Formats: sequence, structure tokens, C-alpha cells
Amino acid sequence: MARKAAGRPPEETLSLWKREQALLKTLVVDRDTEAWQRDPAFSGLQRVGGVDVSFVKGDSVSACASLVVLSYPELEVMYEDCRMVSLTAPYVSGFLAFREVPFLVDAVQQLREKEPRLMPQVLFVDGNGVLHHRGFGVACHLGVVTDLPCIGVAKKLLQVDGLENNALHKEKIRLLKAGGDSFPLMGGSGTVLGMALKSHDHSTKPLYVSVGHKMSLEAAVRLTHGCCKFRIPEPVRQADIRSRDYIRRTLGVQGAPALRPERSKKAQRPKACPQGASEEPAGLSLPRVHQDQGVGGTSERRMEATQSWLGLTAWY
DNA sequence: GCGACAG
DNA sequence: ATCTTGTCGC
Repeated sequence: MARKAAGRPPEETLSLWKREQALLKTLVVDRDTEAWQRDPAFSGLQRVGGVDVSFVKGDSVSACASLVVLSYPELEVMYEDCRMVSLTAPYVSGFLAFREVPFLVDAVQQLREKEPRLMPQVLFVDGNGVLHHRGFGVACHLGVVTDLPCIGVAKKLLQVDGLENNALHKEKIRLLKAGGDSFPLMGGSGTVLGMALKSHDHSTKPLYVSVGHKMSLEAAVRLTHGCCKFRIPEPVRQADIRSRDYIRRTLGVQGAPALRPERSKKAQRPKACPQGASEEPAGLSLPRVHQDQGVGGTSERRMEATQSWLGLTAWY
């Protein structure tokens, strides 16, 4: 029975979720724990990971969860895992982790069992870390549960604890000059919750970087900059691209779904493309591709996974 | 009623 | 989050 991941959970459920966040928050380590994190060139760092969940358009349940591992500093994909999942929890601001994290944990766990040598030394997460309503965003959640260093990277400012995307904030953004420039995001309590980072020259919108787990904010910002070929850090960007491609290949194109099994040959026309605007260095080979099918039974397994943490996350 | 709203 | 190719600009 596929549950609908829509609507707002009852207050009772949100209370349980808040309690779990409060408990897990006590386990967050917001400082550097690894030697490479303090090295000026991050020497010793060889693998950076990224996770993402992409959705099927008209469907509030079907999604693709992906985990990729890239070499550092080359930023070439060494591992890719895309899997279709059935979401059960709806999206509620402040509780993103309860919607996405269980599947990401599964992916990390499978990598740990089957290809432990490819385990990333740090994970970039699409969303916030301690820059959060209760100081425990999805990046902290994933970090604590997997015990991996995690960095929260959000594309929009979460206006919390006095932070506002107002005129002053926009002016600060305008003053960022070169890629790598940043300014602190100070919460009402005087604590620095994160940094707004211009991820590369000529990027208008900044990234909002915050600590997820086992890493200082300074190292998180520096490494994020070091992983940006474009605005979005390469690990997250690759996870996003690949999960969306996986959905397209699996469910077909919107306009013409399963009715056309054709492998369009004219699409391979080697047309010269304008160098400037595009991306994709092209020529990507996938040495250690590890893709999974398995659309069935995900809902039940999610329940097991969530309940095994602390037994508080079920919302049925 | 108005504003806010990570993904 | 998702819908979207080519196009304009540096």
C-alpha cells in the first residue's frame, strides 16, 4: 500500500520529529575531526561524495535517490548509485530529512558493504546543516546517522533565527567580488550559523554553506569552493544530473512516455555547439558504476530504517 | 489576511 | 522539487 507523501502530518508527528531532531542534535560535531580538513591543500582528501533526490513530475511519491563519489581534486565520477524510491513523508520545511534521509542512508550503507574502498571522506548534501529552525538540518541528520563528515549546501537562504533575505543581505551579496568570497550568516543569538559563498567568479546568487557534521565551517566553505566548477558543487551537481537522467531513462520523456521504444539516431548528430554557454566536459566514463533497480518494497524498508534509529520517526 | 516556504 | 531549447552575452 503506497502511502501518499502529501498533505501535512499531524502535529503529533511533528512533535516526534522535533524530539528526534533534538536528540540527534546532541551528537553533532561541528569541528574538524580529520587531518585533511586542516591541511591548506586538503592533501589526504581523495574522495568527495554528493547526494540528491529528484522527483517525478506529476507524482508526489516516486523519486530517484542518488549517491555519487568523485575523485579529489580531479572531480571525476568514480561511483554512481541511482535508485527509484517511494517517498512516504511529505515535504515540510524544517523536516526535509524525514522525507529524504532514509534512502540516502540506505545508499551509503550499501556502498559501505559492497565497495568500502570507495566510501567518500565527506558528503555534500543538498540542503542546510546547522542553519536550520532547530539547528539540525538534513546535512546534520545524514552526518550523524552515517557518521560521515557532511556539508550543507543550500541554494536559497532559509530565513530563520533572524536571518532575512532583505535589502541589507542583498547588498552584502552584491559586494562579494571573486569566487571564494563569503560573509557570515549570524543568527539572533550571535552565533554564526553559516556562510554565504560566491562559489565562482561571475556567479550572482551565492550558496548557503553550513556545517553538517565532523567539519568546521571554515573548512566546509573552503572545500565547497574547491569543488565548484559551476555554481553548484560538483558532487551535488553530478548527483542531481544523474538522478534526473535516471528518471528520464526509466519513466521516459514527459510528452511521449512508454509508447516510443525508439533509440533516436538523429539525436547523435555531432552538431557543433557554442563553446561558451554549455558545460559538460564530455567524455565521461564510469569506471565503477553501481546502479540498482528495485522499485518494490522500498516503503517497508524505509519504515525499518527509520524506526531503527530511535524509533520515533514513524508517522502513521 | 499576510507573509513565509531548505527540497 | 518540477516544466524547458535555443539563445544571448562574456
